[in-house]
Amino acid sequence: MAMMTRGEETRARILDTAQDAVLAKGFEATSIDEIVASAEITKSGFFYHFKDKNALARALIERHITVEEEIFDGLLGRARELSDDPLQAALIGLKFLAELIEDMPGGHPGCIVATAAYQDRLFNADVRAANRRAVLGWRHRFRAMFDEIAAVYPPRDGIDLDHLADMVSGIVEGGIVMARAMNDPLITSQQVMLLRSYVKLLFSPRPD
Amino acid sequence: MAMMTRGEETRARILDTAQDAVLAKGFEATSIDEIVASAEITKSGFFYHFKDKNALARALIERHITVEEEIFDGLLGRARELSDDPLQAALIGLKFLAELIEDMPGGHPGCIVATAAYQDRLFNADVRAANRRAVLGWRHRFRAMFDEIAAVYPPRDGIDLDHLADMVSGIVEGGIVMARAMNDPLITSQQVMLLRSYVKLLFSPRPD
DNA sequence: GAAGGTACAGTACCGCCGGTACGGTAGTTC
DNA sequence: GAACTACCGTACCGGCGGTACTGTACCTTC
Repeated sequence: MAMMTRGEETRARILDTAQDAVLAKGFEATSIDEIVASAEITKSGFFYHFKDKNALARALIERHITVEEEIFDGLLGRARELSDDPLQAALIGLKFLAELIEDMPGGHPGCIVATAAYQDRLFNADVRAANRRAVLGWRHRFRAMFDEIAAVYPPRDGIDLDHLADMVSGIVEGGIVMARAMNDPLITSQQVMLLRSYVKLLFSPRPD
Repeated sequence: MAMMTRGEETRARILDTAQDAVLAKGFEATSIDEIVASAEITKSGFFYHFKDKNALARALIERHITVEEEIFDGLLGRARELSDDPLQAALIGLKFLAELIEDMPGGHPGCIVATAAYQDRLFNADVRAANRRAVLGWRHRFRAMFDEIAAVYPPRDGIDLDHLADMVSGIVEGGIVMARAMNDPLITSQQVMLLRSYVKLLFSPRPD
């Protein structure tokens, strides 16, 4: 990280400025000329690092995946330190997630994956594949979490745990859409807390 | 409906062809030239009916709202005929909703509202206002449904019923994002069924 | 039956955007 | 000093959203 070549630094600067613009305005609305101006390079320089806008999208998604994984690792790791019980750890983790989203200034900045999902006809197979890998990563992560819980507390309803794992991502994505549509940044964290309530009811051995 | 002037017919034809294209490829990827060719008019004709692409987006969203309201009215109306109990009626209605989504060829075609939400910097205040009205309509509809249930069965957890009402829309929107990202059209209906499971657990007086 | 509005067709044009092509060059490496 | 990396500069292309203006078939109203 500390030792970057000049090329790597320029590439990182392009990604940084591009990410800010994309999260603020969407991928389509962010022009290459604009990125070029913000990153203080020329158009030639941009196309030297990325062969087209698809390549930029793919790089943004893949960087997003790694950053997000680190955040989730930290979140769930801290939650597990706070309780030996897998259900309690999950409930703490979901609360942390809701707080994380709520504390983001101006609400969750929006998810690049979803942005790509809604414009996937514009993107090529590479971008779509990167997108699928991101969602699959979430599924496996939360599937493992729910497996641990289900080993101790059998779920109250005949639930497919893969579907339940997808629900975490789905609630966040849907919450972002709702928050944007309603211009109310709190909606996303509220939805995560409802998911937490569901997980609690689903796995709790006895109500209250 | 049967008696339309020539202008109304042309306008409806533009909206029909535009909606097909937008749901298939997204709003940005659908060019006016393309709509004009499909609707067999000229560019002048298009701009006679819509002053710009924003006006088209707004008209699409507003038409989408009315069509969707009719569908939901039919769905929930039929569900209520099948059971006097508000909780059972809601569970039947959610099952109907999941089936409706599952039966859509190629999965849910995607929600225009979400498309607009993810590109809202491109749209003007009119479009965003129409978008908010759509989501508010859903909230009020499902809020009324949950109010009826809560009057009979107090919810097991301290839940804000507005948030729960938003969860219906949020689950559907998030499910669409996930279905698109994973290229698995069944995800959306699976997520709706999980929401049904939550509603069941949340309001059921005794487990099982 | 002339006047005026409605509902377009036709043509020409503009600026922005993604992308291509290609030549030049400062700095680094061997 | 040759070769490679990492760009800069300029010119250009086609597609897109949108504007501007003229023309005109059809219908209604007086």
